[in-house]
Amino acid sequence: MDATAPATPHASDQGTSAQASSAEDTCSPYDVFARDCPSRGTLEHVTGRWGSLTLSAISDSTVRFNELRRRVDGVSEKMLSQTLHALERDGLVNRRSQETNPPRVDYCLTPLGHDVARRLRELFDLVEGRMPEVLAAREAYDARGGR
Amino acid sequence: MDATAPATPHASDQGTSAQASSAEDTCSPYDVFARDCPSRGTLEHVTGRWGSLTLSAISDSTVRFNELRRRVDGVSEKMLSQTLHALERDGLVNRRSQETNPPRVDYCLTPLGHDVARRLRELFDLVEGRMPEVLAAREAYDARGGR
DNA sequence: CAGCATCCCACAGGATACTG
DNA sequence: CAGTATCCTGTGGGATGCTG
Repeated sequence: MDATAPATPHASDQGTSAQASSAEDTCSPYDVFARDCPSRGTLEHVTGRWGSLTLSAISDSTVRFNELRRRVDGVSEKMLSQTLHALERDGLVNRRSQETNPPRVDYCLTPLGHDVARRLRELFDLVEGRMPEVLAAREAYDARGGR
Repeated sequence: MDATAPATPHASDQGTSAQASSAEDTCSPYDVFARDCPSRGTLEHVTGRWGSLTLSAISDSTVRFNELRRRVDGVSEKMLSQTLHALERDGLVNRRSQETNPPRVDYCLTPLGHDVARRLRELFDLVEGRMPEVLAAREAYDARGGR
């Protein structure tokens, strides 16, 4: 019942793999472009609507549940909880609860989570910094009636 | 009707901004952590389920619609079309159609799109390369009954 | 405070069919 | 080939209420 190393990364062992992008220099057998590769699921946790913001919000701090809710503006209790569970299961987030009263639970990133969060923040910075370009493009697009 | 520079990036001008993460060194007034900042929408296009894969699949090539569909394994015609429109509107993708018969339409990245795609591929490579860690974490998590 | 359970609905998104 | 249009379902995700 143990399988520290999975037999096959994804069922479609060939023919599905898209292009060279990440397969050429990465020797990893995992490919996010393949529909049924497990990496796709993890990628969706990481890039998901709340996953990316949550990871980046934790960053290198140790933070409690409600503080996190405040940081990630707009997230509901339910979704934050759900998101944290998925990230914890994937080994990106550590959860440490102290059975006190009132209860105190702290979240922080694992080393892997930290690496992921760093990439995410680079992406955020890029998007934020270049929003003027994006908005200009939108107006141009709309101005000519979406063509 | 023109507004090359938007008046205010987001309505909630203060109090909402999460932590320092991207606000401290970025002078950009845009903040993905703010619920109603336009950058949040663009981020979702970029990190969305199909958006991220599509951008990365185009990469530095010029590619046609159906070829793209094949690269992004699992995307439906409808979603790819929809995704491409959103990315084009945000100024990340260029669409050039030649009115021939049969019709030929080519998609490629804008300079901005290329920059974004590069960050995305770094993220993909990281996730793919460390899937063994992720899977091990999952098993450990499941083994102890999700605690 | 930190959450799980429940209800419920809007919308993401798949399948199918049709057009230039 | 490169789409748009329509239909229909699953589920993402908000609101509310309860527990330790």
